[in-house]
Amino acid sequence: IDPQLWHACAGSMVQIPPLNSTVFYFPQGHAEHSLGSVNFPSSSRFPPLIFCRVSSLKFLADSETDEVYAKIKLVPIPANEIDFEDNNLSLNSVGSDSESEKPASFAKTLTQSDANNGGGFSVPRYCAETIFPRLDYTADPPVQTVVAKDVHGEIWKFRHIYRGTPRRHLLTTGWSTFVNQKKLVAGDSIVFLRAQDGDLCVGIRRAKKGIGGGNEYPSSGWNSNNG
Amino acid sequence: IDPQLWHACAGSMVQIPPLNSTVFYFPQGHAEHSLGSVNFPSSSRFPPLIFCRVSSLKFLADSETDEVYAKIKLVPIPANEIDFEDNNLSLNSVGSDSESEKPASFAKTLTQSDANNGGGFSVPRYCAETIFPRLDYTADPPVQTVVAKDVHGEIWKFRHIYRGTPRRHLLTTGWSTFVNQKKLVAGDSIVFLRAQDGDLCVGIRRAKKGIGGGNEYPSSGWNSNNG
DNA sequence: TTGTCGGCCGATCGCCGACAA
DNA sequence: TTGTCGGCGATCGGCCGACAA
Repeated sequence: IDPQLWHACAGSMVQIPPLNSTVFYFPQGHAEHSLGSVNFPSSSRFPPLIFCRVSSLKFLADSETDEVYAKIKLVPIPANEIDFEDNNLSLNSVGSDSESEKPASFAKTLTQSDANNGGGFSVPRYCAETIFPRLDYTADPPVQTVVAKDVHGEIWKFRHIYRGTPRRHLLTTGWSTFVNQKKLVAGDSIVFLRAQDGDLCVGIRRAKKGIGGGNEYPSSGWNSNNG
Repeated sequence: IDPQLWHACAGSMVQIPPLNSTVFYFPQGHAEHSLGSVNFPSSSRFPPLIFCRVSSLKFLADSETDEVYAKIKLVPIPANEIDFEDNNLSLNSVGSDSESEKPASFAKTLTQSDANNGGGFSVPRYCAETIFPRLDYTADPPVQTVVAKDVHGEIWKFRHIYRGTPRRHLLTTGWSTFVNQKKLVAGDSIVFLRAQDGDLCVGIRRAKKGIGGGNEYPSSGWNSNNG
């Protein structure tokens, strides 16, 4: 998928080392992130970190959930070939790769009202004014159809209206279909991005589902007396 | 899955040879039924039929479409071991296997009205009276909840009512959910079966989708003048 | 006996401004 | 500026008997 949309969906916390750069690979850390249990051979010594070169890089998105992920192929570097002065060391190059020209994008976490069936989507003013196509404010009310491509290139249409007192931007018709098809719930995020060719793109970022992953809706009883 | 429900779904045209019986295996015929093209080695001679023994038999159903199919394991029999007087030869044994005690079952092809959203299911009288649980006709109107297990063991509930003038049997509440979940369309068939333990089962049989597979809704233009 | 239709009623969808955080 | 709510109008789902094939 488009690397810019990929990065917008992944968020700025996610840094991917450039192609051919040198990185540290931590087998133990990798194993702890995997879902299954990984058994290292206890008989042989296992290095805590391995110097590698990034030999291939693929930006992908899950065909069902739209969640983005990357396939990074690492090739070990023999110890005697390691050059600690190498400018390609990823620690040095992170944040300075050639893709740093970021297109305009905006992410919003869905509120209950956004995710409710039968509701629309409250568009933050900044998003409507800088990401969406320009709205004709002379109309009453100002309305347009916003067209956006998702990570699979699929087209989604939304009715964008500026109404209410006080005035605010809303997505109405088309929004609930999107929410249902993508199975979005309150807490998930939506990403709008204006690509360099002017096309509008839309991506999603699922809320963390693991234990302690969400504190938006704290359960009652935390303040109970039974310490 | 239950062999009786399997046979009811497959239909009476489908005969499965009994375990350990002797059968003819036609490689060429098998290849012609496969979706992909199968290349036989032209260099070596290939026998038109092979004597085999049925060494294993599995009655299965597709987890998504509910369509039934069988896995039949065949072991070739050396020519000198073939006994043409063998009573296990499948040609002789077909239709006389031990499972010939057929439980009460009924199949109906769905009409447009049956498959329509917002409609119910017209239950043929024979099905309602011989397959469904006995209805209390003293009530006005006579109503009951019919519970049926599908090929996966999943439970489905239908409201069975006897009403209208003239009186007829109908499935109402629960029916459209079933149609939508199973993605049934007019032309598909539904199978009701009363198992020996008294449980009611429900299976489906998809309409043939291939070319010329359906002549229920003939396209216009067949009688046109242009030769 | 049963397939299709129109009627009809209730539930849901979804657009709206009011209001307040 | 924007999250939530109640209102309410349009649409849809789905149950019904009439009617006819």
